Amino acid sequence: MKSTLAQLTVQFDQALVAAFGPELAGTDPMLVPTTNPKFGDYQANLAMSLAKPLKQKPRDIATQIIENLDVSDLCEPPEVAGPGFINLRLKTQYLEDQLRAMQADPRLGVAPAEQPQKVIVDFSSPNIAKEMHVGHLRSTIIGDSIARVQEFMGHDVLRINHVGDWGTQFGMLITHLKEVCPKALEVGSSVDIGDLVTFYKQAKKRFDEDDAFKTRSREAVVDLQSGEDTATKAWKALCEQSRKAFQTLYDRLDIDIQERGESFYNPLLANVVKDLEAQGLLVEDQGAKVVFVEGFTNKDGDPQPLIIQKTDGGYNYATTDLAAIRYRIQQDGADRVLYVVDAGQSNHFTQVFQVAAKASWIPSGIELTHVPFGVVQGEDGKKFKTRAGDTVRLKDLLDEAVSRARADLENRIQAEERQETEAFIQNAAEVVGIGAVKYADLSHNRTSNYIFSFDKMLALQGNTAPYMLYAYVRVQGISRKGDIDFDHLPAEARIHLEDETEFALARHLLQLGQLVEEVARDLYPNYLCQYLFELSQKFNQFYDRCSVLQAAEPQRTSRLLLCDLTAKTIKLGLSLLGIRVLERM
RNA sequence: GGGGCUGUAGCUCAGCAGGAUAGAGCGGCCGCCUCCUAAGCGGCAGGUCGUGGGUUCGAAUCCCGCCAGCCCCGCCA
Repeated sequence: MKSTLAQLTVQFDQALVAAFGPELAGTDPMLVPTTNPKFGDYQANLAMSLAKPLKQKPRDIATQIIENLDVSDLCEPPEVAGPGFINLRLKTQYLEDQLRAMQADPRLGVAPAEQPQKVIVDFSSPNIAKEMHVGHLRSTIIGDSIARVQEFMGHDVLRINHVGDWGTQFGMLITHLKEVCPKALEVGSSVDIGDLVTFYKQAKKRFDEDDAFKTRSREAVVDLQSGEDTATKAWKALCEQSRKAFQTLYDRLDIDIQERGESFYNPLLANVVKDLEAQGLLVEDQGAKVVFVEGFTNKDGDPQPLIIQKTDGGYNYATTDLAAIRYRIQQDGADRVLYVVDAGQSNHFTQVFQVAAKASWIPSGIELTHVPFGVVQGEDGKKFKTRAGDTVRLKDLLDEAVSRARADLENRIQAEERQETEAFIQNAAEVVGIGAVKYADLSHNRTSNYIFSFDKMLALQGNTAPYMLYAYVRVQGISRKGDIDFDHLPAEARIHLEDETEFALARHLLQLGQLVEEVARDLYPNYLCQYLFELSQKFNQFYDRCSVLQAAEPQRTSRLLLCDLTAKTIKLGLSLLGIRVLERM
């Protein structure tokens, strides 16, 4: 299924050459969907921009293009409008053919990438020994969606969880563990360390208040770094405990991710330093080994360094990130590495990428991209906290979304005097609640800060997960009511567009391929949300105006096909966002 | 001091590889269920696109200055 845009582009190219000569070959026809349905389906904006080079009036240029343009298979006769827009209206027959092709395609007409790449998506990245909290929400949800889109496009995707499993904070944790829970260090032990947040706070309290504890903690850091047995066991026990807690949340969120934490790169750090030194990039400054980066100055206006090795010989996260870049390119064979990390780290990534580039560690054609996102704020516009002022745990956040979804559902069931099983209610509340949290996040442009509101995300109307799910459920309702098996409609059945709302719905459905490609390229899941919202709106308008089951044949079957195609599109779209659908709600 | 992000309707936000009268949802007001779930649909009201310049046939969108908010910047990650 060749995209409409691609076909039109070819025709415009030929028309330009025929009208104005071969030097115009390859000119961008500036084809975009129209801003208003009354202008048709697509508009070409190039005539205005050609006015100066061709020294002619834009409308005259547009007329000459049209005279040489052969799009009669696809479009009604093109029209020149306004200052020189060329408006194209797709033929009904063409739309119907495209819909048929889309129906027959399990990918719904979305072409896979021509050149599949190895894509690494680095996301989520919680810290060991700390609980996942609202701060991990966006990276986890956005990262998963980006990975899903890349996978759908046919890329070989490696989802990496760059967990914080190394660093000086482990000194106090190990020391505290050894003292309060020595059993955890025994062979084959599977002792539950308990609530890790409490554990972390206790350790931190002792570290801040008890000098002897602080000294033992510093020694434990050295032990850990040198591979000493007890310290290593304690570290592993802590990691294992965290891992279990993380996995529970990933399972609930339906997220697949592979752990490869900071400690993984420890054996590679010395070589990073060595290679930077060999290339003469490393400079000793105030006892630390640094690389000076361009485009940044410190408060005194002097060049700013990126610390590679600390005065005490230790490494920090810039070093780890550099080692990770080398490993991902050399060992994993990555073509594209996407770092789904908050916008606050943009300086860090700019600097690290700059150093890697200077060291020639990034072969041409390899793309390293920081995919930034804004912070989650409460409805007061400040950092999102509980009423008591604590960090919001991810588990609590999900629980609350689900319990609110459940309350809404139970009210509705009661109002409608329906009878539903506990299993039905439980499942529907979970899908709606989790879906709402994900959708609310993904539907905002990720670069802005995001104001978190349970009320808004769970609202039954507007650009929310429940609205999308409801549109899907409506289609399933038709199939139940009419005892329709969408997979076994007559093979020769076709969609015939008649009502205005059918045309609007069909045109929107056919934009899917173009849209998904944009999301895969630009990494903005909110484009997809916007698409699905508009699709659901157009479906609801159609549903409101056109009865399906009561229509006479062949209109009835045509409308059933349109419903089914809409539902499949919503399901696919939501799946790329990591959101499940329901048959009833 | 440097770097980054953000500023669009009362609120929450789209739109920003320039394009025809700036969009949506919520909230407000007015309509629509003998009919597939009204968790829906239609309509009305509401905007100096922070601000001042510039580029352009055309700027919310690109460039520069300014204002406001948030974030990051040498031995934490």
